[in-house]
Amino acid sequence: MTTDLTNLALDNQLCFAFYSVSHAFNRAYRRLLEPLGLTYPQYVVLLVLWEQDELTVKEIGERLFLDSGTLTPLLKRLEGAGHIRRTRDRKDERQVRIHLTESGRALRERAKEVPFQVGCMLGMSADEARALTQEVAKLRGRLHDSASLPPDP
Amino acid sequence: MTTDLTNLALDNQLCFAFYSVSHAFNRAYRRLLEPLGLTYPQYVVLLVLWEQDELTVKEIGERLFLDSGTLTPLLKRLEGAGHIRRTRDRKDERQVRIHLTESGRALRERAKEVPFQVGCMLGMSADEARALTQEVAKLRGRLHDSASLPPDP
DNA sequence: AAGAAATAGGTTGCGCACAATTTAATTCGC
DNA sequence: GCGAATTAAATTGTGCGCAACCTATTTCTT
Repeated sequence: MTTDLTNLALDNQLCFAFYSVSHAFNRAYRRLLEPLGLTYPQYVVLLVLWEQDELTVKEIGERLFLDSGTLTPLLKRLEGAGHIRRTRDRKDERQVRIHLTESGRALRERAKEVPFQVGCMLGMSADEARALTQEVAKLRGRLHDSASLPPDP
Repeated sequence: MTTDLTNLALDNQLCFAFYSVSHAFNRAYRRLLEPLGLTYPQYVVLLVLWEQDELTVKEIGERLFLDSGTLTPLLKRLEGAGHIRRTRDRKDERQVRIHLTESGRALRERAKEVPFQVGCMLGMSADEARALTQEVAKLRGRLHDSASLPPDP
């Protein structure tokens, strides 16, 4: 009884903790990224491209768990800012390949202090951060799995 | 050197883990709340009101870390759906008090299975969930503290 | 008591996030 | 080889989340 209610409240609390901490992260990054004219989602797209250029929209979406409805307008804004170019793949005209411009590559240098500054706000060791990251990623995986199942497993 | 770069990547990874897991939670709740005609943010506002009715917009915002720019339109939608009423406080006309309607109170019953169903997706014990919730909340607190400081502490 | 400062809530504008749908290109089945 | 099914991206519409700004009310100062 009491235990059940407590557990039920807990599931809500856990979700809310992630909901609110992701907003807190977003606000923290906003201040750091504003001088670069980037939002956090734009920044993570660039992180992906800095690691591997010439990806398709779909490949970026798979890495970030985002779909074209989110990425297409975001990528158009990054193109408008001059950081990337979007070109149809000549081999498969359905695909759009994203590649960095000189300006996009140059941003990497200007952004290299950002993770360090965020790291200062975390108040935890690298090992703790590593462990927490893994635990959260595992949880995300389970949620994705549940989402791909029929309504009531 | 290598250690530094690894740590820098880690801070990004931790933030991204929260960013993506909160989307995953959002999608999970969306399916459960859709029959009730609620979004997750609307649901958490109702959770707060089910706990304590007659709160002001500001008090709701303090509990959820949201401001009036987010809450005002959301509350208007909840009012449009008939779940709450918004009335100016007669003692202090600046404040707007939110109170549940009969429909809003009745929703609580219909929503009572939701946390349990989410709990099933978590794949962790109540103790693990409790510990994780606390750790994430502590991190959120530190981020809020950092945010209220001057640019470079 | 009168003006200044603070406070609560609302408004505007922008950028996600995502469901649902559409369009165009490619691949599959026969 | 040709129509059907599949796939990639774009489009449309809704709802946050927040900064910046505005309005109305209350409180502070003197």
